Amino acid sequence: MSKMKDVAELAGVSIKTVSRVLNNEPHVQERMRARVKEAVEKLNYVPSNSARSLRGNRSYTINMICHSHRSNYVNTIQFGAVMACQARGYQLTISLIEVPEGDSAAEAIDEKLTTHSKPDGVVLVAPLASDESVSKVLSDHKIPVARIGSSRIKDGGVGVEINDMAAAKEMTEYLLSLGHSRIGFVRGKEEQVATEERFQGYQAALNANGIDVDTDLVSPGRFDFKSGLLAGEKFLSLDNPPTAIFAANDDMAAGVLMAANQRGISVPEELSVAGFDDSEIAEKIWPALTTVHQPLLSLGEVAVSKLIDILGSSGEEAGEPTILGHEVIVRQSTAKLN
Amino acid sequence: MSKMKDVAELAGVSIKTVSRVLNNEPHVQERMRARVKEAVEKLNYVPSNSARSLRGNRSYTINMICHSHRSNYVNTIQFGAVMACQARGYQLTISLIEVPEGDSAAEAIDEKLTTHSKPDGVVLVAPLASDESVSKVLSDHKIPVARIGSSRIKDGGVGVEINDMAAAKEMTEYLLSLGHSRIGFVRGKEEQVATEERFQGYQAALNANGIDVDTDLVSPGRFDFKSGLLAGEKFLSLDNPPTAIFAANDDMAAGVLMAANQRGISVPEELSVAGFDDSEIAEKIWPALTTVHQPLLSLGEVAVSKLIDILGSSGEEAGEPTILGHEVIVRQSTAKLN
DNA sequence: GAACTAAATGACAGCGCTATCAAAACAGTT
DNA sequence: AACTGTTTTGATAGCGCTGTCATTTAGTTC
Repeated sequence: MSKMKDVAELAGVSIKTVSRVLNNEPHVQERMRARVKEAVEKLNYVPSNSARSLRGNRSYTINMICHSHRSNYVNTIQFGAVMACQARGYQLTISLIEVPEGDSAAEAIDEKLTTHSKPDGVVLVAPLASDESVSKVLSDHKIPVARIGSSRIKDGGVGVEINDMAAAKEMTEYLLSLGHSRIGFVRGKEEQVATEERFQGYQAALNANGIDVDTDLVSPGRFDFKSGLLAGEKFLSLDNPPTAIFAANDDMAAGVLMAANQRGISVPEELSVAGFDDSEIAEKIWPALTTVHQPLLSLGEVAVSKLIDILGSSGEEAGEPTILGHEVIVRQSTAKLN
Repeated sequence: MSKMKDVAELAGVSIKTVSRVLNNEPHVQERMRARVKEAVEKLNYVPSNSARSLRGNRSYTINMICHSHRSNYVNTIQFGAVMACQARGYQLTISLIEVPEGDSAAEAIDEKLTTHSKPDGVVLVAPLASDESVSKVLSDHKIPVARIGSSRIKDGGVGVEINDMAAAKEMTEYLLSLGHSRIGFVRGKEEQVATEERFQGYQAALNANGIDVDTDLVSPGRFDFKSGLLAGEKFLSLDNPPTAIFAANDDMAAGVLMAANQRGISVPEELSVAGFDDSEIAEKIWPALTTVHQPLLSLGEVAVSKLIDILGSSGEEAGEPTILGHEVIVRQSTAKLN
């Protein structure tokens, strides 16, 4: 394994010049720069991360913190994050934190950070992204943060999200356009900002069409299959059940679908069902789910890219979150009202 | 951030003694050991990974290499791997390698390893675990390997797997016990050892019951939803279709289910369907899938644990792979033959 | 108690890199 | 040519830790 000294000798320059070239520092003649690069190439030289971080105080590591109960959602984002890291010479490490329902994850994260091997930046996904105490801990440690998903927190990190409200509005409008007017809505976890955003979109679409939200047609949920099943059962046992149900994510929509199946209600003939996320299962269930596609891969990629960018410029200029596009994907679980 | 020197001063010993205590080296009096530990505690000291790896030639990092097209399967394993890493003070990094269908991943991995920041060990999952050229590259780099899933490769790494054949045999026996005798089987990717193992189990169960394998009832597959759908369509359009279909994994079973749904064939009344893996979707589709549960979490945990163990002992004693238990999970997609 | 062995402890170099600062090279002015 | 100012380059000191080897201390024997 060649080291910097070898490169320096081959290029006939000092070790520091090599360092300068490698770190794109100024004050190096183009001729030198080229010569060094050639030597690097020839020796197949790659700088040692450990030495770099020991001296330079950077670890070239991005840490993605996940709740221990992982979901499909997070996996795909992670995938994008890994790709972006690799492309920029960073490593992605995964941390799992286990927190009792309702507790804040801040303490667990604080503990994890009390290590010499601090990551250069942290990626926070949806539920964690909007946890204020987590953000506090991170900024106490002076670790730049990237937040994925609507967070409403403005404290100097970067953010990437989709417009949950607009997306939910579009989906609701689509259901309305099919002739449905009694549309049930299954909410997600109340501590997640997305829940309210999506509900707002649902409400806005109804209101724009002169329909008031019927509280009987709004059910709580927890973003998981089970709560979707429960909500579906509740809706379908109503005297005047909805003709369409819009769940705030796909797992719950799958639950609604199962509730309908168990009662012998055929989807989409007798009931239209829509989800949100376009997660893996959306295409693998019958009928395939009409849902809102989130660019999860891009969310992960963009978050990491933006994060690494602000790492360089040291400045913690907040900037507005990047809004990525969404798309209503129509599949077989929705149909015109008979 | 306190460093070793601080601990040494507080404990009134030399820096080297602290190092010895931290690394569980011999030749330290118990009294000293306790004093050092107390100081470590008091200062909340954590050794610097970068310094350690720079000097010691270890990175305290385990790398899990995944194919770029990730699956549910891998995610859960990863989850277990992260937990085990955290428990032992290691970091888990994820690498994604993109290889054209059919190509070996060896070259891509080799390139990735030509870095100073080598991981101390590598975790290889199913398809990669049985790729001989990958193993070759890794052993050239002298990096210990943990393989998850039947690999048939014996070259000094550790392994964890389930008994695929026994599991498939049990599932087939279960279907036979329901009265089915025409049981279709959907194979997985041919380059994965599990495909053949599971088929062998299927065959063994049939043979034990005096039934020969009907080649019309064995379909190729690629472990994905689409190929399951195709296989299902093929089976169901047969003049004398099977009364039960056993797919080599859940995604394909979901595809079979969809094929049945599209033809208006009700499951499990007219057709029993079984999968393998007990992946996330198994419970989220209707009817919920009868499948073989793999202890994915444990597979990840045990693999990392065993890997870290052999790291210490430097010796690369191969040892037999650990076989973890499986379980046939009966849900709603299978029923007695009418 | 001297002479030895064995165990416990410490001093110090150096892993590969980057930051600091000093030296050298060059350009422009008088 | 001597001076100044600017840019480019290099010598050198650690970052925090572990390995080597020297040193101290305790334990044993005659």
